[in-house]
Amino acid sequence: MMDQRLKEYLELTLKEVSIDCVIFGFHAGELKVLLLKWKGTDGWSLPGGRIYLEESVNDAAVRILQERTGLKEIFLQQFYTFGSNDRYKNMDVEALIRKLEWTFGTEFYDEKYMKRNVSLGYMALVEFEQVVATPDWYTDECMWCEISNVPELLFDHNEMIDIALKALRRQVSYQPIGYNLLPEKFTMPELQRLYETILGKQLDRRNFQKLVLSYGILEKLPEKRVGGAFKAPFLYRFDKEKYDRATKEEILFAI
Amino acid sequence: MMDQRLKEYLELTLKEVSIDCVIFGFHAGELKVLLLKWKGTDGWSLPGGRIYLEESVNDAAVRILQERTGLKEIFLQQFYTFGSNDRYKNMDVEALIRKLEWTFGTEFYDEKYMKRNVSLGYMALVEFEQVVATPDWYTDECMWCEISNVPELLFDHNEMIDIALKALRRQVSYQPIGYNLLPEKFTMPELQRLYETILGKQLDRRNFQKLVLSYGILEKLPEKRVGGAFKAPFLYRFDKEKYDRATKEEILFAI
DNA sequence: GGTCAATGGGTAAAGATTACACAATATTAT
DNA sequence: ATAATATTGTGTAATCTTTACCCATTGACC
Repeated sequence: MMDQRLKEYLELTLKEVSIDCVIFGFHAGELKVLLLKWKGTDGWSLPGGRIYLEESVNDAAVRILQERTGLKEIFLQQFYTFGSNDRYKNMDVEALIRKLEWTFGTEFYDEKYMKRNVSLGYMALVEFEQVVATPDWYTDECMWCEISNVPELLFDHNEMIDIALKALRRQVSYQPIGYNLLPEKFTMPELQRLYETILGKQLDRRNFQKLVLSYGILEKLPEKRVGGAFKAPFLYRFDKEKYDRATKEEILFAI
Repeated sequence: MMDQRLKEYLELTLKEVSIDCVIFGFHAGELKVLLLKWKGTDGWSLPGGRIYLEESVNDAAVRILQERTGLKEIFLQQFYTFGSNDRYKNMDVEALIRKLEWTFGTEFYDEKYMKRNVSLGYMALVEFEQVVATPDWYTDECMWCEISNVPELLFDHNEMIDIALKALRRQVSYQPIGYNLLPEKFTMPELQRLYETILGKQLDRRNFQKLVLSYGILEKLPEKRVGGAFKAPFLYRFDKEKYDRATKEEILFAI
C-alpha cells in the first residue's frame, strides 16, 4: 500500500539532508523549469527527494531525476548546498505541516526535520519533449514553467532556480553541452539554438560556427537534414571521445 | 570538563552532515594547506566540524574556521558537497573507531555516523603568518603542508584538496581576491605574488599591472613602501565599495 | 658616486572576437 | 515551370584583447 511505502521511504533515508533538483527543459528555443504542486495545498515546489542510507548522494540525484522525468545519463550536476537556518522564512511552515498531516496522516511528519534541513541543489538539463513528467508522493501535478515567469514557490526554491541558472550559464563556458539534449545527428542551427536558449541571448551564426568547430568536438557528416523547408543544412555529430575529454579538462568555451 | 563539552557538542549538532575546510595559507610565495593530526593515531586530516541544530551551514563554516585559525571575515566559500557511499574506502574505519574509543571512550562513537556522512567542503584563503593554528577535540597537532607535498590523509581528504584547489583557481577568475589577505596598503608586486602563488604560475609584471588596474578596484596612493631594498614601489589600496561590487557581479578577471 | 636589483611606464606583434554581405538551395506560391 | 522566400554556407576586414618585450628610473648598499 502506498502509505506503507512512503513510511518505509521516510525511515530508510537520511533525515537531515535532502536533494532538490532544478530541471531545466529545453525545446524549440524555450527554457523552462519543472515544478510540482503539493497534494492538498496550492503550493508549488521543485522536484526533490531523499537519500537512502546506503546510497551515494550523486546516485540519489540520478534516481530522483529518473523518477520524475524517466531520463537517465543526462547533464546533471551539483551546483550549491543550501543550509541557511532561515530557509523557510517566507512561508508558514506550521500551516504546511497541518495540511500535510491532513493529507498523509500525522505520523510521518517530524516537525524538527521540516524546520531544519540541508538541501543539496542539483541542476539538470533535458529535452522536455522526451520527458514523461511524473509527480511523487507529495505532489499530484507537474508543470513546465517559463524561466522568466516562475510563480512564488515553497521554501527557498525561487532562490535555488536563480542560483542554478547562473551556475548553468557559467557551466556552459567550461564544458560542452548538447550530448543527450540533441538527436545523435543535428544541424549547426539546432546546436546554436540550444546555446542561445541557455544563455538567453542571440549569437552570430557565422562566429558561432567558427568557434564551435575550432574546439574540435564535432564531426561533420556528408549528409544533410532533408524534409525541412528551405536550404538543407549539414548534419553534425559529437566525437564522443573528444567531447568527454573536453568535459573533463574544462577547456574554456568562450561562447 | 572537556569530555562533557564534547558530548554536548556531539548531541547538539547535526549527525548526518558535517563540514570540512580546506584552508589554504598564503605567505611569501608559498601555498600551503592546514592539516590536523588525530589524537591517539598517526592519521592526518583536514580541519572539520559539525553544525549546531539552529545554526546556518555558512555560519558553522565561519565558526569552525575561526576556532582553528582565529580569523574571521576572510575569503571562505563552499566549493563542493561530498556524499559518496564509499568515501572511506581507502581506510580502515574499524581500526580508526577502535583507536577513537580508546582515546575518548566508546560512548561518543556511533558507527552509523562514522560510516555514512555527507561532508560540505568549504575552502578558505588566509595569510598563514596571521594564523594561530589551534587543534580541536579530535586532534593534537597542526601542520601547514606544501600543497604539492600533502601526505596520504584520512577519509577522502586528498580528493577534497584537489577539488578545492581547482575551485580556488577558477574562483580567482570570477572574483577579486586580496582583501584581508594583504595589508591595507600593499604594492603591486605583492598583489602579483598572491596571484602567482594561487595560480601556480608566473605572470608578466607589466601585463598584470595593466590588467588589474583596468578593473578599477584599486586606488593608487601617493606614498611608497619605504625601507625595502631597491627602488621603492608605490602603495595601493582596494576601493572597498568597487571591490565588493566586483565580488557580487562576478566580472571576468582574465588573469 | 657607482653598482645592483627591482619598479615604472609604453609599444609593437600576435591572437581572438566582432561585425558584416552575398551566393546557394529547397520549398512554396503563382 | 518559374519566381519568391526563408534559410544555410562561406570569408574577410576592423576592432579589441592578450602577449611579449625594452629601457629609463629609483633607492639601498658598497
